[in-house]
Amino acid sequence: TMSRVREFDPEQALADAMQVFWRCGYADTSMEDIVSETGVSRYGLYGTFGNKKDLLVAAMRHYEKSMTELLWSDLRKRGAGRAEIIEYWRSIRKHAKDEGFCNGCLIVNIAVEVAPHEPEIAAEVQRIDNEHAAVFAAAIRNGQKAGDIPPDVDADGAGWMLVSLSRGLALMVRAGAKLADLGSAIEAGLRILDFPKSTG
Amino acid sequence: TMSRVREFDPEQALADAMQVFWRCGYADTSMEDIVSETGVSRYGLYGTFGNKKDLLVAAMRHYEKSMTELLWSDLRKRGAGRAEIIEYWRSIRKHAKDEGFCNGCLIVNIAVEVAPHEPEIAAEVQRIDNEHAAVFAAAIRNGQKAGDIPPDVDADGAGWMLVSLSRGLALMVRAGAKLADLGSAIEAGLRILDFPKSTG
DNA sequence: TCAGATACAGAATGTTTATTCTGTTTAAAC
DNA sequence: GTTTAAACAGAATAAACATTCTGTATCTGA
Repeated sequence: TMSRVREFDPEQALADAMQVFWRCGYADTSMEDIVSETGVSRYGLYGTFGNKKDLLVAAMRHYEKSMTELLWSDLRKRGAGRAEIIEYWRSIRKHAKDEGFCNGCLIVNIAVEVAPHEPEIAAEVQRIDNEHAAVFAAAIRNGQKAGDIPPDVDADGAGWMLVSLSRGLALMVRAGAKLADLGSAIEAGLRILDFPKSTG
Repeated sequence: TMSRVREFDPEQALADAMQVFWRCGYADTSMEDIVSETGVSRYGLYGTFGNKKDLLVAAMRHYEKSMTELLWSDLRKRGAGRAEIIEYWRSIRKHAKDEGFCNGCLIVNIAVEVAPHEPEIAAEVQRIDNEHAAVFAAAIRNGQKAGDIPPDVDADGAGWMLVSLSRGLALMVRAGAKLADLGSAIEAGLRILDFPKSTG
């Protein structure tokens, strides 16, 4: 028998919980905060998601999924190249004012706060970093094949540089910087894709 | 009358406390941890440094001072240019295995964990970011004047890019990456200082 | 030597918090 | 309608922790 039916939507609850972790971090988020933000009882949270750490991992997965859809879908397509890299950064700047973006990047925040004590979460963070670097590197290689990125650029190094730039910007935004003020840093980073002007 | 004399060295205690905050962050460091790591009693800590937050601020100042001496002294000299920028990054890589460097950067860690709820600390972080970007930008302008950095580079943008790169790398190191594996990212970032090879 | 101020060790306090428990409500199955 | 498994609200539990308090030890100054 199915008995009493659940009153909340687990997907929505997870999305709400993710927002709290994103905004407040792990230690400064109490289960009580999540109860009041989601409207779900302790019983519902523990029964559905396990304990606080399990809920964090679920929130990270949810974050990654939604961000991939929002920002990475074109860049991950087979054959993505120079245009898709540039479009990615344009898209970042376009979404800079969306809800939550002033909190930086959930993965970055958790990497700093939790990863050093939790090998499982450190592994998750490294997996994501590696994947992002590989996506950039693949697009750079495609651009080199297509002839619109200089062939002497080290695709892997440039990929890691772009990931690092992204992480660094997220960090500074969380500390209160405005991404609009950091646009010139993105321009500078993207110079690596450009052919030199002739040095008349 | 001067009465009983203090048994610990405040400078050493601060250095030890800084190491704990660097390694464990703010929330995961208890005053008890600091007592056992420094060997100083609660009484001594509270009497000398005030409360936990005050101690954190003191530790951040201590960190900034020692890092400035270790890594930034040449780059901050009037007239520093291309060579000093490159030397800065060489120095970073040289110190990658020093004690503590696997914890990333204390300022970065605190920026993520504490700055969003503590305007005073956010301001401190932004001040440091601004200063570092300005130092890089000044050196780039000097290099352009000296003729060993391309004149069409946006010095401010490139300065922010280099700061962001540094922050991003610190982050990934804290999450467990080896800086040695990220050397190619530094090379890629430094390409912005180079004149193009002739595109025969 | 004595007085007094201050350092020290560790107990005490009060708060916060993750997690579990209890009694009650709900709705599906019979 | 009755049964019953599961959901709910909120109390209870137990641990961690920042900070303060207490009693004792130690050094300076006279």
